[in-house]
Amino acid sequence: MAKIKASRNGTKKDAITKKAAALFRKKGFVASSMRELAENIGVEASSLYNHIGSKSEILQTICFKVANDFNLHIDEVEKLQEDSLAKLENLVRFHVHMMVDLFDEVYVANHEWKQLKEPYLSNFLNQRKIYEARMIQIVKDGVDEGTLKPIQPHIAVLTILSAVRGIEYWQRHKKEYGISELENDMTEQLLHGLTK
Amino acid sequence: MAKIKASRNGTKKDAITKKAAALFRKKGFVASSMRELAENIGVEASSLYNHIGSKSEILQTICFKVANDFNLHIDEVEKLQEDSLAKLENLVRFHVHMMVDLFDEVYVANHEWKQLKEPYLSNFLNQRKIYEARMIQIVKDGVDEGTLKPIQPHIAVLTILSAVRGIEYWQRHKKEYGISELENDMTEQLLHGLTK
DNA sequence: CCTACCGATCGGTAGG
DNA sequence: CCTACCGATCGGTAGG
Repeated sequence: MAKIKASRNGTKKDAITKKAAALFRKKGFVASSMRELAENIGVEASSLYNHIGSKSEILQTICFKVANDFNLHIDEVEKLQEDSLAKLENLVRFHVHMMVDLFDEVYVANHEWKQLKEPYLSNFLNQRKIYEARMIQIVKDGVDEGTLKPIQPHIAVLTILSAVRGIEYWQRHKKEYGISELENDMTEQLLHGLTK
Repeated sequence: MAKIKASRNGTKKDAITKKAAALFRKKGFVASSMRELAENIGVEASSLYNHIGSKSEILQTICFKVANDFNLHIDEVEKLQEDSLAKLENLVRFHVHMMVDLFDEVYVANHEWKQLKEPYLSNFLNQRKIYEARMIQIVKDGVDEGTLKPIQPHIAVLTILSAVRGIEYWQRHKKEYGISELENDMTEQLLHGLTK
């Protein structure tokens, strides 16, 4: 008589979080009501609270899941026996893929983190700061090696991260070119420029 | 006995819009209440409605002011007798300056347009689409001229616009380098790359 | 410009 | 998982 419940990978909480990410992306966190989320799932709003603690908790789950994915990946990149340029390219390509594979979640983490409550807000911002610092160090190494131009590492990282975030606008042009073209061209431009 | 009222350039409505842009940027449009906005200005919430029609109207004012500024500028750029690369550089530098000079307004236009009501939402998105198309045409010309690499023009414009938007994160590093360094380095990277 | 107030909607809980 | 409901807060209006 064992319960099947969480035997498959996908608890009810996961399903709620997934639907919430899509809703929050479309309408924004504050403008999304628990009643609408419940309707998307097919239950009454009050029933959601059997699986989640609060609306805020859903946002936390989404934001920290995304942050964790990026942290784990840069852990791996730092261990690679490659030069800075290769590491940077690796990171850019990973960001492109995350943006495509976990679109709703990454979008929400990028746009709605402001609505996190303390201490989660500070924690999230701190994680992001550390992530950026690690990327900046890679650019610095590249400048020291002589592989990269003497551009302010902060600015280079800012430019890369911003550009990659913008893939959220790419959806509209999906039919004109595929993800691999997007990935290759964006990487090329960010690292080697537009000019011949 | 003429009223002095709007003789100086700065009506009460302008002051409200300015404060609103700052508040909307900090907390998001939906999470900002008219009561808090009123408090920032020093009146009761109901008094705001003597100068503005609705909360939504403020957002419209902000978004279309920003869109208009960008449209007017690209009008000028298209008339220039320069090659595509110079035009592109001109646009990048203008975006950087807009981001710095009208930070709250540009931020709100970039992040909160979703909360616009119809028909303003469609109008705004349409204006943005046209703006992008004009930029894309400039890149296309550059590729045809042979000045630029054969990168998908859509992707190049996406990359540029996204990178420039990211200046909103720059505030944290204000002390480490100035706006001219930001402008120069970002332009350099986007057009000529990071590698030597 | 303020006081007073309205209807709507929100996140969340009690109790079964 | 649902019905029923609560207190809080929202954008906005009436009336002076």
